[in-house]
Amino acid sequence: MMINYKEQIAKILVEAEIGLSLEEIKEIIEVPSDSKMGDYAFPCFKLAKVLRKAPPMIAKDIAAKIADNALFEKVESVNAYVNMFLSRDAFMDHVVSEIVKTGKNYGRSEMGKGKKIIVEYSSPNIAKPFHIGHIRSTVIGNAIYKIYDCLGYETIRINHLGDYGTQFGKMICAYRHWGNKEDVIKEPIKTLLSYYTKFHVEVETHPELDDEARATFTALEKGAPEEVELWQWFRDESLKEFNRVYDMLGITFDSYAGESFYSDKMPRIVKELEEKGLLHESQGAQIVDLEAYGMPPALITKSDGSTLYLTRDVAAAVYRKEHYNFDKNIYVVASQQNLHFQQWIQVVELLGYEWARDCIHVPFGLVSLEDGTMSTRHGRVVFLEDVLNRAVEQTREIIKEKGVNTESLEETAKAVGIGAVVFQELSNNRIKDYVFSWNKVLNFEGETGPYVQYTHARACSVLRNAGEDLVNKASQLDNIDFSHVTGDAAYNLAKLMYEFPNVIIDAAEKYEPSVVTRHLIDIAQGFNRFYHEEHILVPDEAEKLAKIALVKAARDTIANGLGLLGIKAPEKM
RNA sequence: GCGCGUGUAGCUCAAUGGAUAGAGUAACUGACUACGAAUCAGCAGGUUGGGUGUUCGAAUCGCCUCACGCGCACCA
Repeated sequence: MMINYKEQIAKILVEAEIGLSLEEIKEIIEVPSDSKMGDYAFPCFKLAKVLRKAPPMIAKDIAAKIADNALFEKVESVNAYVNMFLSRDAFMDHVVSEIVKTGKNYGRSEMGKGKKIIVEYSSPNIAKPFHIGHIRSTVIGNAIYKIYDCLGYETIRINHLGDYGTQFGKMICAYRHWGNKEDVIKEPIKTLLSYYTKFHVEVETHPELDDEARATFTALEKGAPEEVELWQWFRDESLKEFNRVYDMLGITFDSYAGESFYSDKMPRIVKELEEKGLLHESQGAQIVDLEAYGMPPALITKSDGSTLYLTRDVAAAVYRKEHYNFDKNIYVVASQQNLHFQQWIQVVELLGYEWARDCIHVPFGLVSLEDGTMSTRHGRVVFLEDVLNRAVEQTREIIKEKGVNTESLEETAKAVGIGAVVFQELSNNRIKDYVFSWNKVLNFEGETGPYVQYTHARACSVLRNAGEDLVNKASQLDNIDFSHVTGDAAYNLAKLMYEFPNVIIDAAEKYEPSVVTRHLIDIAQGFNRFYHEEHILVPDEAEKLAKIALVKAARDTIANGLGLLGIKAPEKM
């Protein structure tokens, strides 16, 4: 088990009788902004009131009390801060050994054991193209799944396909008016999309088309054979195309139960709402009044009696609780739907289900194009598959130019090209909007996926050059003298790797994969700095072994981190 | 109009209420006769949109205000 240094320091401070509890002290201990000031710091401002003494005096006293503890190399007080420097030899020995021992499992934990978590993500609308906007939910959701999985949670991945609603009435109508079977078979989604677009043009001059579409959807909902057959066909063809992209991204799901799956589970909810006296009639529709919660009413059924999106989400949540008995039910869905989620989760709470707040909306910002918001309807879209293909193509060219890894060119080009796109997507806080840019997505220098993958490949290369025997010897950890790797660069790298497991937990609590992404960049930077500052494969064997152990630890940590993001870590690139 | 969100270096973004607000990128400079230059180092770049309050201490919390984005009843 890795030592919890913060906890150790807190215990030392408790023993020093500074007048605070262990928990209080742990809250206050921090990592200084600049590592020159120490590894850990204890600001004494809060103690000033209790002790009625100037903070710098308190800091000085505390520093004197704990300075001779073996954990520290040095303790000094700077103004109101007690700055603590860990003993480097012991730290390097402990941390690097621990990582080398756990290897591919470094960062894993059992904290989620016995808990079940649902992640709903991707959820594209069928018969519509999978465009660059869909990458967000898909890739963020996948990373959140992997992060929770890594923490020992049992996970269920759901692709809540948008496979229902009046839009399919429109689609079927459009197909009947202008459709051609052969065209659809040849290029399903692009063809269906063109029909859909045409529908929206035609409806401007023929408003009766809307009524026809509504009637068609009602027929579909009632199970009319011809409508159902067409719908099923559109659905199958769309999934085939989506799966091509999921394969490229290495993403799979446990369930594709989409909106249509819940169509027969809604009457029960409507009835339950009615029985609990929550349903009111308003302008012909059935609503749940949410004014007391500062929200507009939740529409449960339309005036024609058919149901809505919101009703389906309530039904889906109830179904999932009964079917999976989740501890957390996470929805990775665009921030545009914030209000929608607040509304339906409130409705679930009003139904009296105490698990309502275990349903968590994880929102993310909007992707737009340089010439405006993406619009499938107006044909203003960038296809995700095209983006991935271009990234792979560019990577292929770069690899050929460098000539480092020609034996598995295709595989590597895919890993790096697609990795670049995914990494880019996961590097900012998910709530931020952004404008899609080819330049940015095809840039492989600086804080990018290829940079981290390159660092990994470089570490692999060093280990290859070291030779299998020495790497094995280092992995045994027998009598390795870690005093050879206590330089600033090596020490800084080890500190970053030490934080890795905490970073994963932090990312899980915040539902924020970018926390992992950012930390991976830091580790890669730390490694590259070390690489440049120190010669690794030196003649002296003792020194060489310690350095090989450090490199191996870095290699494994980076590989594990990339794995959490759903990105491959090739050994050569 | 109301609600939610965002605003930090030229650009893209970081920063558990703590020390001198950090990276990348673009511009410029330097390092491949050490293990991979998709790398590293240096230089420069800031009134954290504006105002005000709380606090020993605010990019961070409260209030006001401005700009932008999203949402606000029969689409999802």
